[in-house]
Amino acid sequence: MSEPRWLDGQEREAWLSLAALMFVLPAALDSQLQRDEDLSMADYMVLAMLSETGDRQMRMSDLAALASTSQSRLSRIVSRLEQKGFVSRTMAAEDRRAVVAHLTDHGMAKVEQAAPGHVEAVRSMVFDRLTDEQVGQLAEIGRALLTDACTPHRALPADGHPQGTACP
Amino acid sequence: MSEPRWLDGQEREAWLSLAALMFVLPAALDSQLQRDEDLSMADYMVLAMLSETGDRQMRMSDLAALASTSQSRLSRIVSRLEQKGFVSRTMAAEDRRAVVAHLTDHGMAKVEQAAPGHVEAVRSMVFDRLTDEQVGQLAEIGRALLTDACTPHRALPADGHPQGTACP
DNA sequence: GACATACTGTTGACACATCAATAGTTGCAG
DNA sequence: CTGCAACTATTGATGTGTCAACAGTATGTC
Repeated sequence: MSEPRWLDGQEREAWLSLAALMFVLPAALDSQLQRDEDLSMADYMVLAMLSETGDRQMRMSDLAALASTSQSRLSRIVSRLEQKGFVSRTMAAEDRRAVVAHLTDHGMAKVEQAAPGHVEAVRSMVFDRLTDEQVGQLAEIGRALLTDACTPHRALPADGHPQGTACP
Repeated sequence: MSEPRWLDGQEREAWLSLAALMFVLPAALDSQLQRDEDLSMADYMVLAMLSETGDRQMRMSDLAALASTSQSRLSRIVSRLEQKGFVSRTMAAEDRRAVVAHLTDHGMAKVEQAAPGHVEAVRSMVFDRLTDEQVGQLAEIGRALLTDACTPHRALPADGHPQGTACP
């Protein structure tokens, strides 16, 4: 293996910041939701995604992709949400492999109750600290990093995606 | 509670991207390190931080802050790393409460072995997708979000930091 | 139409993180 | 110098995520 291309000074600083963010932000948001609403960030994402569909329901696999989680993780999340009465599961009519998760009224009420505190947390931790211009830059950077994010980091021949990632 | 300030269109898009990133990036990096080196991202961060000090050693509390983890999490991480022979723990001479983690030669060799693959992964997932200008913007945004990141999201009276977060 | 292949969702076993409680230590206030 | 508050690190209990294996279903090919 040849000598890798190391990170230069600016890349290094950007990376240290991004890495720290990936540790701190989820922890802080999880903490707020857990404390105030007894939900994890992932739970909230799933409920929020469901609440924004027209008919409050979605196939598990689509939901997993939208919430950027593995199918296995989503399955456990939905199980918990189902136990709490926020979501119900039914089999899909057109494809008997598929399962459709449906947001109950109770679940809808829960999202609406949780949303203000969560949004306020996001605001105080992120957007209150950025200029409008930076918000635009961040959106653009996010788009760049997420488009085709599932290209393997190195071309490993005949090595498909390790089942379960959010990569279709 | 008054009606919260919701996110506008651009904030919303930026947030959805950032949230997706916070799910996907750590998972992908963890996956690479786990597969190739049997290390978690947090393990690697701790080893890397230690390797960059002058004397390869640091107090647990300082290490926790630098790696952006809770003390409790760090304690378990260092336990695992110690079991594998990458790190050793000794009591601090000047403060008998404190513990100093020390990177062993074996641990140093491990970081040096793991670094190229990890850096390559970071490169392919992040920096290869950004322009130089965007890298600068990202560094700036990271700085803005991390400075004083421990200010509570809302002023809760007499409600100290819930022990264990990376907030001094 | 029968077989091979790919897809969907779930689960058992395991690894890991978090929370709260703890023991030991320091340092300051009176 | 004594007692109280704050700090440091660890740990038991619990909840959650990950990986690999699995059963059931769809799709395409001959």
